[in-house]
Amino acid sequence: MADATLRDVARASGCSIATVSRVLAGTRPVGPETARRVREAAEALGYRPNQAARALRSRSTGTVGLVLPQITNPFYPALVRELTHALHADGRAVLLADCDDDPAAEAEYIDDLLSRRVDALLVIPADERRSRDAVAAAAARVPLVLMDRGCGPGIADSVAVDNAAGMALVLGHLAATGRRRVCYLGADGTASAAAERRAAYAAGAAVLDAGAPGRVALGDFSVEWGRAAVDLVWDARPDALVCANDLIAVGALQRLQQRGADVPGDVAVTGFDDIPMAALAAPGITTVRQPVAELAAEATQLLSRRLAAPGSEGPQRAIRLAPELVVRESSAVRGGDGAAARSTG
Amino acid sequence: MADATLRDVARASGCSIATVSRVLAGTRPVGPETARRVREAAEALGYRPNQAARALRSRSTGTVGLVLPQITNPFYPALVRELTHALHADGRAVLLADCDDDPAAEAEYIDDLLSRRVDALLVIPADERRSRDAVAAAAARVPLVLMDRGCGPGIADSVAVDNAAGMALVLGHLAATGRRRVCYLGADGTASAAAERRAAYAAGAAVLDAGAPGRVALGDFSVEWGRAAVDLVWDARPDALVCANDLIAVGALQRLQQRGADVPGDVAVTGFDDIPMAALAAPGITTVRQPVAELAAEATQLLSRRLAAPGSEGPQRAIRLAPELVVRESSAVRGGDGAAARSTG
DNA sequence: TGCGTTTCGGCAAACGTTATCAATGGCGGG
DNA sequence: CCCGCCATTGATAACGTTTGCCGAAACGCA
Repeated sequence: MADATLRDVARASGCSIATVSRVLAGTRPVGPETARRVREAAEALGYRPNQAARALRSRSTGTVGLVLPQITNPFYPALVRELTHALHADGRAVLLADCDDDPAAEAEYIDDLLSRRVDALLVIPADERRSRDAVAAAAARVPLVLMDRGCGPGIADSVAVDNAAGMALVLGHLAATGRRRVCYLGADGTASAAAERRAAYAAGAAVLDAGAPGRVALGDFSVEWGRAAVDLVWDARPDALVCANDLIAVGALQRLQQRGADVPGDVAVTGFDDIPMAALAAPGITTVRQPVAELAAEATQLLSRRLAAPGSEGPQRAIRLAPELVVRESSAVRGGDGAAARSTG
Repeated sequence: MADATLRDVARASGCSIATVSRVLAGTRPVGPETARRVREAAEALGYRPNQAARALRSRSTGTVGLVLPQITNPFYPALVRELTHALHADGRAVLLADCDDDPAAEAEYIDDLLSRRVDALLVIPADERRSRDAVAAAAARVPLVLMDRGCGPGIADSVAVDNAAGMALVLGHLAATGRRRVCYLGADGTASAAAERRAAYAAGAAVLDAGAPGRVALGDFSVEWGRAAVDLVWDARPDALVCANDLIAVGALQRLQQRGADVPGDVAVTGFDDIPMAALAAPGITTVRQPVAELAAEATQLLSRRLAAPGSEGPQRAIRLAPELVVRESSAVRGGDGAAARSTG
């Protein structure tokens, strides 16, 4: 049995296609009796509007493309979850593309999504520089919101956590709990998260410990780098390691424990993002929690606004949301009981 | 500048819409000179076919719906990654729906995806029983492949890991390394993964330790349950805890360490799935690695086959792939050096 | 009763593509 | 030299929806 169409419903309810369409879409008032008949017929036939036809006619697919660099990066699943929920709540569906950290693949996916006539795009760019052209071209065609990482200035609306504020929280916490010899295990990419956290650390560390700047080691956002980086700063005898994200922190923690260092007794460790693993490490890792649900809400709101306006009206917006410090055992006060301040499922 | 259409390309190349369509789709031979002109014009105008129109006309959207219970479950991101890559390689796009473990939401999403005219569905059912109706109804309309968890017999094609084989690998390994008092920390749901692993453990444990069956504690697939479950089987003085998945194993490991037990010295711990966290726990958790890429490949192949055939031809297939045992420190031989057999990024 | 105004319903034209059918021209076989 | 066939190409009808426009009926008011 083929799908029921407006035609079928019209025939069954004894009125015209146009009327059926109006009843179901509610675009224009329709007589109560007719409306009832139409609704009954639609129900009886199990009518489901054909979104392809609707898209063709109304030039809107009700679909948003979500392009991300690596779904296996443990920070993204939570973000994807919130984004899909927020978009579905708006009646939109999500086309997912994972570009495997490859800007070329990313460009291809963006192209494909555009050809599929997505109403808008949410992009977490794979590379600050090399993603730029494709993203800019796409932004010229549909509303586009950059998330998490930037992509050069003036490209599109963007939503991200306030990395500087987060880093300040960490440094403040460490200073308040008596840590004095802080080192930074960061990432050296041009990605905005890497750059901003790096800069914020530099700024904050100067204040914290003006005379003796903590050592800084830069690599990438991985557990392996976290392990390796510990050795690079070891000679500085740090009493705290500030890591640019939780993966680095996990690696650092492992290496510290291998070396027989006591965490947090000898050295505190902090991360960034609050991925699930941060809560589950032993000791739990103090970190900066990104307001994932709020980030998603802001992003979808931004999209809705652009979609509501006819042209790409209004100035570009760069939204930064304040993160929250989550204190766990890895930065407990020396001699303290080390109980988790909070724990996450 | 609006998107170029076939009309525009036709006008620019001085031939008819039909010819342009034929050149670009390659459906029928076309003169070499005309073809060249058409291709040049298309290139010059930046023509991209409108997939909505194509879908309307050809009754195929080139789109596959992927419905999963919880993207934040750390086992799924890797699967999603492989699935999207495999499908994109086939020229299909992926509509993602995360139903948050709620069968009602799942049914709604499936409905929405069908109304969006997905060519096929990939579903990881949220609940063995309560997902059944919606899945069966969907399977009657489009090719549908169940993944990871079953959904009652005879509903649709399915692809999953061979849970029994995996559990047998674990039990064999534990037996070979001298573990004698094994306990099972499992999940009691009707989900096939839970049921099959439970059954396989029961079968294997009977052989392993006929006289004194290991204790069994059943809860859900969570870290919290893993922590709690340890206390329930503690009195049995186990020298090995077989966990139904890695999350349980992580929780168990934490609780064991809290209790001061030496892992693997006093008690071995094993998991299932090989999520990233299993490799990163300290000690690394011995587990059963699901062949994620192969699962994805089989699933997409199954879909392609169904999509190629006109009706839903051919018998239903239930594919089970053999998993691989990954031995890490958590089950090292007592007195052994405890080095990881392998480690994962 | 006549007329402006509202309300409701239908007709038909798009949207951009694919697929069917007919028309054109060239060419070889009879 | 004519007929018919193949190779190309063009015109055109769908696909299922939304929507502008128009007619008809109903209603309010003087």
